[in-house]
Amino acid sequence: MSDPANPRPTLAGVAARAGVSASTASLVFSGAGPVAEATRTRVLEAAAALGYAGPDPTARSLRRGRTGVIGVVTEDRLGDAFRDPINLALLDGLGEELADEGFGLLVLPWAPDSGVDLSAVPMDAAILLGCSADLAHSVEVLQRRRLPLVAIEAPPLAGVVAIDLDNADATRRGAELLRELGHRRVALVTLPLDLGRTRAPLTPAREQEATAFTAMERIRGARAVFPDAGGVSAGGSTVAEGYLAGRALLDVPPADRPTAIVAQSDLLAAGVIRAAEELGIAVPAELSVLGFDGVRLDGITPYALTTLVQPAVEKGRAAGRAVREALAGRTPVPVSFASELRAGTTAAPPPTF
Amino acid sequence: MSDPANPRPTLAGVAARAGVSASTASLVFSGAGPVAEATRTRVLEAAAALGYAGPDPTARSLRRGRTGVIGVVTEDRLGDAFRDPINLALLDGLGEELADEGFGLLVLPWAPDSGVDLSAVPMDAAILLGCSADLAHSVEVLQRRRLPLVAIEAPPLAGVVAIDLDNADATRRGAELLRELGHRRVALVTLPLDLGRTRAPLTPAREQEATAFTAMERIRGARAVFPDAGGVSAGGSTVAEGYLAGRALLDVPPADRPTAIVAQSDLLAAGVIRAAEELGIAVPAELSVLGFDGVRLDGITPYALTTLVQPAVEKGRAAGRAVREALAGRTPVPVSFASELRAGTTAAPPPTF
DNA sequence: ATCCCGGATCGAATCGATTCGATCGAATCG
DNA sequence: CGATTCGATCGAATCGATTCGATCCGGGAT
Repeated sequence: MSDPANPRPTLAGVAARAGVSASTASLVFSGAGPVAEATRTRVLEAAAALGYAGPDPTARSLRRGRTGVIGVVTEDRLGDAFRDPINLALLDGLGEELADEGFGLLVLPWAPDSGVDLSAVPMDAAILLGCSADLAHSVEVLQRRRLPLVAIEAPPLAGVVAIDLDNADATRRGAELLRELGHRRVALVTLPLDLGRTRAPLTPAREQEATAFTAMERIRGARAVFPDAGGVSAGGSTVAEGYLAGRALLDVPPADRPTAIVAQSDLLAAGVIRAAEELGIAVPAELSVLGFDGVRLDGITPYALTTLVQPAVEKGRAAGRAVREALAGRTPVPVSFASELRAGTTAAPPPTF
Repeated sequence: MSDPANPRPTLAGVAARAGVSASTASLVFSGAGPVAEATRTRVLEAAAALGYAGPDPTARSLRRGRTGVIGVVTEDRLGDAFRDPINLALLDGLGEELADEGFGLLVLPWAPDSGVDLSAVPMDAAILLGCSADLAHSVEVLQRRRLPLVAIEAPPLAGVVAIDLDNADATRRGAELLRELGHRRVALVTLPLDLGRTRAPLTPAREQEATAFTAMERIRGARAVFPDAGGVSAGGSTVAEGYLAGRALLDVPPADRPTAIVAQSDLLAAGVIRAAEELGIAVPAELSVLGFDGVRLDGITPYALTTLVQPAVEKGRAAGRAVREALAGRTPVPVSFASELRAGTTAAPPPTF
């Protein structure tokens, strides 16, 4: 890589060879300021001759105080973060507003003990994606660095621009639909409650200690309608986890079985449905299933899921825009998005006894 | 953001306040070199008092010549790149070797006219992911920057470490299975042939101009067994695209219909199967379908796909390792992976007339 | 002929750290 | 007791650009 005989050319070298000062050469590459056509050509020729690839991004970043990199902090493993289509939609939105504008997106799978040290990552701003309360410490570090911070569905944090979703209210409306249909025994399948991602029945103690904001908000919404609803927490937002949760809730004597399940993501809902099918429980005749997200399940389940459709791409765009606003020195306004209940074919009145 | 009355603290400021030189303060944060316990404490206290978040990553990068960022260049839109589970598996592998080691992954959705200027992105190395020949120019830019380059399944490029897959040979083995089963009329559903992602029948002209390496290699492998095989190119690796391709190939008079379809990804295969189901064509009795990748389809299709399983996570790990080798000053060895034919339930002898 | 203006260029300061070699005092060794 | 060594600290150079203010020069206005 590093060849002593042939060091990497620098702006200074190019300038020397072109017979101009470094400042003038800089102007040629940055485009700022007037440069005579002849000079410009001479500099570019010198650059070509030396194999100069343009100003060093790192040096430029230091001087300009901008790296062009936006961090996206998630609490999942790298691949898992994008395994749920809802996050892909969000990424699409971010891409439109940031990647297309020349910003690079730096994915930072954060964990309490992971190798990533958020204080040492070169970036201009950070987007916190589905982050739990555990991240609070890291938020402080980032704030000390004076980085603009945008959080997507996080507990309110001072100085962090919030991009929110009506998680509680939307779930409440979904639950109300179920109640109006006549359901009384409803169970929840929640997203992971904390970084441990424990797959286990909900208990007051576990809910007390939960750190995942979105999961708790959605639980809150469901309880507004069904105060006593129990359920289980899944180990992630996947069909497989939904299936496991479904088995746990449905493989019981029919009298104990819920007549409806409120799942906190469409993938979980799809897994629940699969569990029901396997146990010979008809959906929606014997079991209603409510999802969340409104992603295209694209054949993962033959049903049209009754679900709460959230504007995920919009959410991503809003986050991207907020970042750009902040970088432009303006104060971004927090945005709240609303989900819409989409009546599918997986909710119906409970079976009559 | 920038508060004139309260400028962001620097190492120099901390050092001054602690009554030591900047060099000593630097040692405290970098851990290199011996520092007396009392001094260390004093510096850390000063840092805390000033709200210093640690050495500025940009300045550190300039001085050290390392940013800790690895670019991952794809030719897809941000979200699309990760919509195919095969890439997620790859990401998992990359994550293990890079993210877990403290490197950040910078996703760069490259397109000829996109905002991303690869010459201006701060990074230590780049991984080229499923890149077509169109990227050649950008590769030059990156090489001028003397960045270590690792390409996953790309045409051989001088100075670029290749992580390869037996695309042609694997497809050939899959095709041979079909021939042994008795198939003679076989059609292909390929990945996009170029950046245009045109959805259209394969023609010699289009294949001539194709720039997508993997797609062409797999076509080559199929043609080794079925020299006259025609087919269509899809607009992406998705179930929806596979469905469209399937309709195009299958919605014809039975006599013209292929008895087997070689799809270049599992998602495409799943789409083909869906099209077949919809047209009342039984799989595998009336139509055999071969996939590629061996990803968990998790209920996207009820069949166990007959497919070529590629070690995707391993591929990612190898690429990550290659990057680390290169950054350590060693010369990474190119790696070639082999796919394995997995007999599923979607390939059978052709219908007898 | 004088004055002024603006385009082109340059010098020097700066961004915020890291690191090499030098210095200095105290402890160890023969 | 002098020489040596080691640990702790510091000064200065460096990484590679950007940018502000100053300078120089030719041409149009007066």
